[in-house]
Amino acid sequence: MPEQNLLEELTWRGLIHQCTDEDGLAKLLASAPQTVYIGFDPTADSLHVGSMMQLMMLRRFQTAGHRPIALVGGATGMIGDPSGKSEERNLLSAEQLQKNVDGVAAQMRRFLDFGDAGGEASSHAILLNNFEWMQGYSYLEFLRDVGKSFPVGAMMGKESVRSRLESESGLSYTEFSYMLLQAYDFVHLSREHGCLIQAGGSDQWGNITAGIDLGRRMLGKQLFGITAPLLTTSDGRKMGKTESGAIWLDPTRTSPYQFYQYWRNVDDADVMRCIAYLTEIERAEYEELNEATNSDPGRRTAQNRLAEWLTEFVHGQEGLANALRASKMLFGGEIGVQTDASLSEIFADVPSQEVSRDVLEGEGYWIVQALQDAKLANSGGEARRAVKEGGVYVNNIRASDEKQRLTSADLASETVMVIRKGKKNYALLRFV
RNA sequence: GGGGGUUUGCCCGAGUGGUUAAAGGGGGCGGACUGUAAAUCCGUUGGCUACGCCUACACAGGUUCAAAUCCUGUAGCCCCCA
Repeated sequence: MPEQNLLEELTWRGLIHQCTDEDGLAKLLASAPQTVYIGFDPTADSLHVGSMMQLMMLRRFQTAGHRPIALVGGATGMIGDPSGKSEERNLLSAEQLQKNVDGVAAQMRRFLDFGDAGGEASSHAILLNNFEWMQGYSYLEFLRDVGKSFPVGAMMGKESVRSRLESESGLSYTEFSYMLLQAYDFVHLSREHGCLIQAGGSDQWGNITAGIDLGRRMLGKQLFGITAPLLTTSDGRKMGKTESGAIWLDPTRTSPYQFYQYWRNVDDADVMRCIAYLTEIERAEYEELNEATNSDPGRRTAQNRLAEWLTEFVHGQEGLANALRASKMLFGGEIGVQTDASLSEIFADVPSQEVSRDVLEGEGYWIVQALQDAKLANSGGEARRAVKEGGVYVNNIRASDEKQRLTSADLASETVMVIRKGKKNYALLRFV
């Protein structure tokens, strides 16, 4: 029997933005285990934090005893969803798409139980790719089956279409048709898998309701939709993006350390929402953390908890341990004598450059040159300036003399020197 | 096709024939403060083993002891007339 309080939980977490027929949905969820689906766009071979809300949403349903379907849009990804996009998208090649689908699928195992370990089968998650049922669907048939049930008037009314029509970039017929594909997915899943609920971000509302309408027309069945708010910062930007790009779940794209740091630096105004949306931290603790943030924001109790919870969830205990160790070292004091092995573990993310060991001999290795070799400065002038300004550190000890020469006495371990410019820009020099 | 204007450093924007590597602002980068924050304040922002040298104000020439500043041509942008 499914748990009764799923909707209650989603409500306190603020995860319900819009919902069709709330009472009906509540009854449905209470009556028997249901199947819920969310679509994922395979635009890259890794998910980023923008998808985490969706995955956690499915996970919450699964925990409550329902069956989640993660639908990877192999077919719809070939078209491109115009929702929330200001410009026509580039189409992905079939090979690239397959690669992306594979990568994304692997990451989902962190979030959802696909039944690999056995256990009760009714709530095992299913991974599907809509390419399976779309690839053989002929255009003529599709127009007769699906297109027939789509009033253009209603399509034109959708926000995603309207905003694009009004913009300069316009909207191609291909993207205009996207809605039909997603709507049909819902119908297909309800027919083949008994899926009556589609969830998604609030930007999916138009596509979801399109599917509900289509379900009524084609199957005479009532389907349900529920959307979550988008995870944005208090000033309205999407979360999960930094100047240097998205925060990925793939540790080779975004290391556990960077992942951890991202969450640790979340603004006070956003942190509680992140905890509610992205973690499974219980309500009682949530209230405590909220209280701690209000009374003593400087300690960032909530940020630390958020960062630790998510890092451990996504990267495991070991990933978290590494992130914590690196953080302690990078933001701590001096780097004492270390071994190469421990340094390279702690500074796994830090770019390193190799330099011939000979430079340390004789009169030594000029620090201005070292900064350039470490790629922390683009020119000698920039390097000199950085030293003069007191922003350069060797093994976390400030170096303020631009004439300084480095010798083997400055090595932090057998072959490595840690150079830093400013607060957070580290680089390793390996003398070989 | 004719006429006029404009073109400055990462961006915007001042600029007198000679202390102009170029005011001011933004952005970037450092530093202080702080909570690895925000706000604020300070410094810095062409290159060079460097109290000096080199390269720079669309591009190419010219006038001058001296040019971002004057002249000619070329290109980009803007406006007006046909």
